[in-house]
Amino acid sequence: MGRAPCCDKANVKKGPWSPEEDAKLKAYIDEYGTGGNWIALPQKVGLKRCGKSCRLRWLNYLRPNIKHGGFTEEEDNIICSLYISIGSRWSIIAAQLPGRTDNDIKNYWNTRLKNKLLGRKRRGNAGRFSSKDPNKEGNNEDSQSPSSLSSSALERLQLHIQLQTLQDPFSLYNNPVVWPKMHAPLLREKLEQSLRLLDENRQSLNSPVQSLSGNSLPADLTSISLEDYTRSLVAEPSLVPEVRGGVDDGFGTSNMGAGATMANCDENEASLIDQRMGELNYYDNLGNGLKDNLAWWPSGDGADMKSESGSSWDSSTGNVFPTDPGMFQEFGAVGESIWHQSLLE
DNA sequence: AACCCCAGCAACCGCGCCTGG
DNA sequence: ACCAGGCGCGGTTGCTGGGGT
Repeated sequence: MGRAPCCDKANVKKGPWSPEEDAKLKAYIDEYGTGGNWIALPQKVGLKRCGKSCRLRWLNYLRPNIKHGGFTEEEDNIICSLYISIGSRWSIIAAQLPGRTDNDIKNYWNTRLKNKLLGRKRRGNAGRFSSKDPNKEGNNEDSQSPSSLSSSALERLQLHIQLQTLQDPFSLYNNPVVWPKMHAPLLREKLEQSLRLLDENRQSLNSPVQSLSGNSLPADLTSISLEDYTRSLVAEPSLVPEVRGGVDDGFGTSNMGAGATMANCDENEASLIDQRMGELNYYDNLGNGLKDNLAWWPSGDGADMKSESGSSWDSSTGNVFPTDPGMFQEFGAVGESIWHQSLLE
């Protein structure tokens, strides 16, 4: 059974809005408000438009104090941080940027910011690529993405690792999830080294854990962290995976060096990472162990994440920080680890 | 000058959630 | 508890202008 249409599709105008339509809608809402019913609004205004279309036009264009274009560096940073933290929840991101609409931010992200951050070359800088050649950039983007990850999930993963690498070139090297096949003793050594650094940093900084946007996290959210996760690995060396077949050079079979970024990976490396997703079940098990201790952890039965809060509001700073590990569940174990790490940053 | 290609953007579409009856 | 209508959101589409060939 199909869904009932919200309006009579045959009798509504579609496409770009004329200045007259804009003026009518604006004048009406300025005087009477929306009346809490967008569906009935077009009739009252005298527009042959769908109520949803009116709502969109008002929210994205006619509403007072709307800013268009000219995103600042600071806004870029906020968008980037929030996208990595909470994903494509544009309305939440827009709420952090007064005067910006979710649609505007979404478009800005998709057309400019994403390419800028992922280091994709724009036309003109490095020559053009003909669409006739399927091997050139822009035509095989999908083929580079591991099939088991959604493009947005992979994108967030890439961005997170890229930003993390910028902040600390060795953080990737120390990430056991990125080095799943590292020889067990070496991995153990690395984990212990991470903990030592963590302790040293904590002593020298003697400051609360910071979120991506630099705000202190609530204590209960810092109680479960990558640190606990790492300590559990060190305490239980048997949990560290055995190297399965092949020549182990201490760095698995990956040819990705320390400090490399996902953005620098070629498609072979991307597919390698894809293959390794399936080899990380033991991390999943660890993750589940942690989940048992977390009342706030969303159920893993595929419940709709959209209904989860996904973030919490800090009324003192007006910022949103990530509280929802489930938002990274689409990454599997890798995503969960990333979420834990984001709490430490 | 003409054509082609692509980035940027506005608008549409459909799904899920919320709320009132 | 259930249903229907409205709302809000995120993904997608399609148009347009500009730059390169």
